[in-house]
Amino acid sequence: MSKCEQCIVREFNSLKALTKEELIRVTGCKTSKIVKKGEVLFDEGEYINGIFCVKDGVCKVSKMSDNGRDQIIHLIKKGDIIGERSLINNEASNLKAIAVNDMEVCFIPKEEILRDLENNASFSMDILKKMANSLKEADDVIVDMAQKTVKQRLAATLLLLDAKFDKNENGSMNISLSREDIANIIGTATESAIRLLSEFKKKKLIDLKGKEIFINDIKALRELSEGF
Amino acid sequence: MSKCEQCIVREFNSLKALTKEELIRVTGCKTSKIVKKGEVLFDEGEYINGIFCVKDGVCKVSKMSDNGRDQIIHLIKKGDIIGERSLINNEASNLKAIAVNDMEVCFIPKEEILRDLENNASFSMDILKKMANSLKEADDVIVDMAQKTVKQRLAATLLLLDAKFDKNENGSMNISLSREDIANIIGTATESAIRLLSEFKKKKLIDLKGKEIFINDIKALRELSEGF
DNA sequence: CGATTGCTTGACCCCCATCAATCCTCGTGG
DNA sequence: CCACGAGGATTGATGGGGGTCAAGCAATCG
Repeated sequence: MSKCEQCIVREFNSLKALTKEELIRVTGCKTSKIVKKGEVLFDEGEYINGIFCVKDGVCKVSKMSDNGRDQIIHLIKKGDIIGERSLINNEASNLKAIAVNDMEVCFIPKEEILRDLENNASFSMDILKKMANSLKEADDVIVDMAQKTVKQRLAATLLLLDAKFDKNENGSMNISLSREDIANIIGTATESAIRLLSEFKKKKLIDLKGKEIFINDIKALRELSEGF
Repeated sequence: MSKCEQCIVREFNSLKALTKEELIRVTGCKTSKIVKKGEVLFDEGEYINGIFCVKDGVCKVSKMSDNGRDQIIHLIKKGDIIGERSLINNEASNLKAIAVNDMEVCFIPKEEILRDLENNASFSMDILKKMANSLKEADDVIVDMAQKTVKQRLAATLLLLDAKFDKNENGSMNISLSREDIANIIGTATESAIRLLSEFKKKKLIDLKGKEIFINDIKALRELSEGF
């Protein structure tokens, strides 16, 4: 089993605040796991009893709305940690996580993390900072959802994806979301998202080749998302 | 100056986790303040440099969207703490807070809180829990904003206000929001909110007497908010 | 190579944003 | 005490955004 002390991924998240001794203990109690594309990492209502550290791959984190449609709230990628919130307030997860492509994750059981939170102020402070930042981002999303048109939200989402994920060799975004996924991020019907995507393509803001998306005109997209 | 050790309000928020000695120090460095209805407690972009503990009154916390409308994201009331997020990630506030009625608040400077966060694991754990819970609530708001109609959101907001605030003697909700405020909570135009309110009144779900709002039929409102 | 799933486009219609006009309410000054 | 002005509340009219249903097309898979 690979050792946390030597894991590069750790450097990107709060686990970097752990001491060497703590990391060795984590190595001893963690489990690794492969999650195939489309598989459920955890579901709404499930007790996770620990946190996941994503070594590779991407998953979509969503919540079912009363009307029966999934709203995607987060995209989690390599280096991110997920599950810490349910762990902290000791509740079942309010969210569902599904792998967007094949993932490799490590699972660290609750007790170990709670112990570290108690004893390592620097670790808990880092978690605090991460959560404060997530809250700030959530504020932005709420405002966008409440005030922006679907077109603006699509433009903003494309920019966000462009910033968050790497490019393939040909310049397309290295994340394979279905049209439905995209619609579920911006909170609209799949057909609406499709229509707007092809409108953007017609205006040369983006290019579409099957599932691949190329961002051509960041500036225009930014103006669109801000409502010009 | 009143003493934090004897302040009842503290029992409702994370400050209850502080030790007696810490509370005495807080008493020594805190300042009290009266904020009149309509006055700004803090503005977007401002460095707060501490936290506010609300002894009395209510304030609306909002964020300006690109299109120039304020979106109200939180309503903060007696017993709540506000400002901890900007303090934790050491940034200017991304939100604006305006008093909805006359308020009485205590201000505790940053250094004191940071010191307590470092030294009192139970305090920082309590803050963590509060933030984890806020994130969960934010998820719900995002889903509602993205997926629900304006009518559903108004119903949900009325229920939320009903649950969060006390009643007056005559049974109306003890919070005086303008129609514009209500519209800015649910993220719609003022006229739309007004129209829906009078529709609800016609259907006997609520009653309106000037600014006062009476909730008549919780069950019907709940069904409405869930989309029946 | 069917068959299932996802993508795309068209048609239709309702919700809601916007503009405009009026009414109401309340605080201020004459 | 009243007049008046300003801001909020209300109602009407209108047009466009976007949700929904339906049908045709492409692609992926057993």
